[in-house]
Amino acid sequence: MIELSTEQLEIIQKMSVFQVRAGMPPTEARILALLLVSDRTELTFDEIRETLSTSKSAVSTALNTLVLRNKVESITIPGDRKRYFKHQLKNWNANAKDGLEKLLSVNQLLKEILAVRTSETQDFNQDMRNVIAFIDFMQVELVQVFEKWNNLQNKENN
Amino acid sequence: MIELSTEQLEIIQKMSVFQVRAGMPPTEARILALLLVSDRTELTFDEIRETLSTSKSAVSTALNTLVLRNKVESITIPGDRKRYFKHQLKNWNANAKDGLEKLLSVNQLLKEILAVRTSETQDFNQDMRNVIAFIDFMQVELVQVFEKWNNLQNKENN
DNA sequence: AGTTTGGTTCTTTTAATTCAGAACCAAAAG
DNA sequence: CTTTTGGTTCTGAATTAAAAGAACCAAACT
Repeated sequence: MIELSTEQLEIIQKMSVFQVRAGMPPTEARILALLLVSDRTELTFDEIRETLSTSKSAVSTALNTLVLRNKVESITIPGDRKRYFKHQLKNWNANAKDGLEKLLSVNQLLKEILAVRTSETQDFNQDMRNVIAFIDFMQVELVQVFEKWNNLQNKENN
Repeated sequence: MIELSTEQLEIIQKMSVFQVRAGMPPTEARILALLLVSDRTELTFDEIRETLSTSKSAVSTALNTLVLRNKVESITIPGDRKRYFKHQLKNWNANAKDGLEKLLSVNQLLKEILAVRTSETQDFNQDMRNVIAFIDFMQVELVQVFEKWNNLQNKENN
């Protein structure tokens, strides 16, 4: 059982509300938040379950999907049967990229729609072309932004 | 009642599946998709209801939230009691911007968490600082990307 | 071999969304 | 003033999602 200050508890609350609004299931959100605020960064299954006072099954499924999505890594220490779970901060960048790409992938559908549209509605079709061009533009630009960030990081590490 | 080709129906299906996965309620998603594929771009309440064969209440609430979220505009024609509903393509850009900003606003919370964290976990805290720096960076860059797009648009219109 | 530990998986319960149907209502038309 | 139109709002009912609980299982320990 992990001892948490009032501040820490409040942050878990706020953070998970935020993530749940963005579509994440509550237990997953609370686990992620716990792993961010906890003084120890690697917690066992049972520490998580006790601290969030939820069921084994809920923790199990939530942790598994979090690991699958590369949001959490599971660490095993030789000679210790328990697994330790840790927030995968390192992957935040990559996850963000994936998320954005998924958002932008709607463009494929928009292009299909435009291809099927009547040519009677010139203004509307032009607006659609514009949206499509915008998303195409964003796609290209975002790749460059990510590259720029990576370059900055590499420079710093020299 | 709007006549739709098989192709159009299929696209409505695909598009709404996509949006529902992203967290949008089915009726809203199908209305948006219909307004994108339909040969006429401005449909009445009842045309929407009949074409999607759903209930008045479902259409009413869905349309109201879509209008509230600036996804659909409602147009009134003088001398016509009905309202006409149209997809707000023009706002796509702004909606995207809002969406991204909301995503990035998690950074505020991350900063709060970092402020509360123990100083014992140097590596982890450094990783957090890194994520925070990344999001700060994205925020700045995205503003520039949006500006760049706007500039391109203005140039084209001259 | 038997027991404990550290979980997983399956089934049931609970809670939250979403939709339909009916009652309702205001503005316009007759 | 009555009726029709174009919706809105208020119950449920049905579906879906999330969590709990119990049964289960493999690896390690005794």
